[in-house]
Amino acid sequence: MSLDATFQALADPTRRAILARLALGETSVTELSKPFAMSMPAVSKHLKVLERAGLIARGREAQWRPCRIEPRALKDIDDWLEHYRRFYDESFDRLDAYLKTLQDEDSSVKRESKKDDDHGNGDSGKK
Amino acid sequence: MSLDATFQALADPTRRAILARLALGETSVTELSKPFAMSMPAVSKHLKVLERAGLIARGREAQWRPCRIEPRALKDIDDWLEHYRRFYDESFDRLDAYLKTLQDEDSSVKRESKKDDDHGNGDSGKK
DNA sequence: AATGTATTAAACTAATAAGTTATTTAACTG
DNA sequence: CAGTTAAATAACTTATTAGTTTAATACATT
Repeated sequence: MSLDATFQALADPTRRAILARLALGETSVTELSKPFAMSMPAVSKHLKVLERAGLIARGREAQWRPCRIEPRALKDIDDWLEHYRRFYDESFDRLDAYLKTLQDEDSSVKRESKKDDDHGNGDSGKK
Repeated sequence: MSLDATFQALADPTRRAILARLALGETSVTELSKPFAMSMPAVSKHLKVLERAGLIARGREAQWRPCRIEPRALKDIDDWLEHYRRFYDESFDRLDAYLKTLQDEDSSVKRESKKDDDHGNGDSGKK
């Protein structure tokens, strides 16, 4: 279950809608397919894609195959995003600034020209 | 620039590698294409996909078109993930445990060797 | 103006993806 | 057993994608 498969699976609005429904709780294929103007086999295929991507898991209860969210793949996405968070996350900027403060605690006044926004590749983003 | 396009763009390892390179700083198409065993037009196409997805932006300097990361689309992914964070995030452990209690209301006997911190998702036998 | 360098566009091919309808498997029900 | 319900599979169509090679564009240098 690769990032490839996971991102690919998420690139479809039907599949994201299915996930959104599953966030409310485990349910059956028939139930899942109701909101969509497409055949059941089509939904079934979407579920297979989601399953292969590690985004859902399927159980078995009599003739139903209840689907539920499988957190691992979502966590993988989140972990991948971690490498880029510094590009968009405000709170990271604050953490970044805070860490810098700690680092330069001794130099009381020196650090004021934080205008050199060279976040480009400094060590600031490392974990 | 939809989530569709963004996830689709990220579903390719070449394009993710390009982003990883751009995280180190803005650079040219030729430079970006060096690590890959494919033609320049192929890389150029990947860049177009990334640009259409809002993941990169391109400037212009003489005959070069330097590429850089565009944070917005990444933020969009992060915002989308937010709806699912409770399924995998440590900080939701207590909620997670609570939901599991509801789910396994009848299984008070079966679990004996289960460590408290195994909040994977309860299937223990997967993958 | 002519040439070189960086990049994109055009035209094509092969593989994959999303949907369809029809058929099949699996489990329950009377 | 026959019939019904839930879901998956098969076979097919159409559209999109990732790559190719060849050609065109844009700017820089001489």
